[in-house]
Amino acid sequence: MSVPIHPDVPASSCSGTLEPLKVACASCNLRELCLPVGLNAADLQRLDGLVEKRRSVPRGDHLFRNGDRFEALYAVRTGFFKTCVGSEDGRDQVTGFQMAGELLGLDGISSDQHHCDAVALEDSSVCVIQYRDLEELSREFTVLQHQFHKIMSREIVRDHGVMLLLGNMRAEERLAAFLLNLTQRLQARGFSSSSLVLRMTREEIGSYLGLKLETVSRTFSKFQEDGVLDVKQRQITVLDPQALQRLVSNAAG
Amino acid sequence: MSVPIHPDVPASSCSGTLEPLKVACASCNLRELCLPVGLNAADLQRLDGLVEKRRSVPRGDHLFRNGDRFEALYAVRTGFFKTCVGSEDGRDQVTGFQMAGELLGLDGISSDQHHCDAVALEDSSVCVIQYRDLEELSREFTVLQHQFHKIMSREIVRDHGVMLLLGNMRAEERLAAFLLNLTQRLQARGFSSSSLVLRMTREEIGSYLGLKLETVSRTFSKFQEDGVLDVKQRQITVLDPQALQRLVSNAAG
DNA sequence: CGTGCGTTTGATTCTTCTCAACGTCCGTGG
DNA sequence: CCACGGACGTTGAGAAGAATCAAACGCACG
Repeated sequence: MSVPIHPDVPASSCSGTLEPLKVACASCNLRELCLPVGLNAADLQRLDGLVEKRRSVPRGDHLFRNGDRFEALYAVRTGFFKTCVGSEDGRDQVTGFQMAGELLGLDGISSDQHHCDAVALEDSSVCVIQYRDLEELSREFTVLQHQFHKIMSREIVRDHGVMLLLGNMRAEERLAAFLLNLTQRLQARGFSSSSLVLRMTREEIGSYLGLKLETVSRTFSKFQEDGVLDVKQRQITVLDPQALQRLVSNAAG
Repeated sequence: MSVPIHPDVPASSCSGTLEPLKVACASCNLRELCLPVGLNAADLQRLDGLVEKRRSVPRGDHLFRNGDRFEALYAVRTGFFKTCVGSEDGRDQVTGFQMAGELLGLDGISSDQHHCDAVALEDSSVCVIQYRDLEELSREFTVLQHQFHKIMSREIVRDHGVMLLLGNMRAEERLAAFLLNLTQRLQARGFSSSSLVLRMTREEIGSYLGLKLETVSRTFSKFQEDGVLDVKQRQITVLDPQALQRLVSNAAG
């Protein structure tokens, strides 16, 4: 998404679809952001049994689709995804953007099939975690059980935040909140908090924020006029983060 | 919410705040809607140890507040709740309405404190489930573990549906979707699917749907003019459920 | 019987959507 | 190497939807 400060994240090492290669969680530099948060070295070794393989997903490909049988969760290792749910008439709503260390597929547990599409927005790779295995291991492994529950709960809290955004905020406030959220997550991954390259189109941003693509474009232009952002297509530089923060804090005020 | 067809649900039997009384899940007629879904009689006995007490919550009272330490989940036994998250400036967003058999408090797991307010919209009672106990029991009790994961996942899927509603639908479509969802849930609990009494104000409906209360009121009036609903204050009769269904299916079309 | 909250309805304003045209970037093939 | 095409992005003008402001009504409760 920007200039990596943690250069040891493999940028793109795979080209096939399935890799039986084991990748040790203990040596993965995403361990502080991913499922293993809070696990010590001994715990991490036990966790490694969970991740049986990696899968690489080229840009534009689906990791899974609405209706697919649910079997596994996916931890993003490299790359960037969107998830979207479709309405009966064909239009859809982007429900989230996922980056390294974030978990995909939690929606599938509810009825053994996925309820959204997950699409790679750039060439990506994920760790495949068989859900049965996770259930089994978390039964005898308290820390993992709790961590998994936390991740699901965090997703619920995040969704509630999006509802607040969609229900109460105006276009400028929504885009400001979106950009602040992105930069914070990038920063947690060692990237610059002021410079980012958007991996999604204006339409995808609009779908996520409940806006039309023209409104997203106009709002970017306004932020540029106001000196809050520098916008060169998808290359965004945040010039005045506090202005964005003010917009979010004063939302619906 | 309407005429009960399952009259053995205790209507309102408690007045104190805490009741050490045990209520057997096995004999609770909500067991098909609540945490015990899919458990057999033997399983149910083991589950009973979980629910240590009931708590009654008078109309208007908080079950928990944003920031409260998280310790327990709550299964609605009787009554009706809303949950809402607050923005930094004081305005808030209703994130859901919960009725008998539904679980409250899942948001708290993520960081050991609640991230929303839960308020009773009528005199209510809940079963208190200590989260530590649930964690422990679900470790040795596969069916419960899976059922709990399903409930969390279902909440995530529900939230995504609300995002779709807030992001893509117009006022009429939102209210139609809201009413259909309510009547379906009431029907599952043995109430009439065409007649209901709203427990929440126009403002609370509006907050949930991302609309102002005047817009909610106007939309109710329009549905009445169109012969889709009969609206007498909070007493709603659905005259043409298919018209509501059409609005939802054609959403954003 | 009055008071107050919740609701309805109307007039107006504001934001965002819609429709349309044009511009830019980038990969492809001549 | 350049021309072309297509996807993506920007900008403008007008329309539609919902918000806002304001007033009056009804019902429940004390």
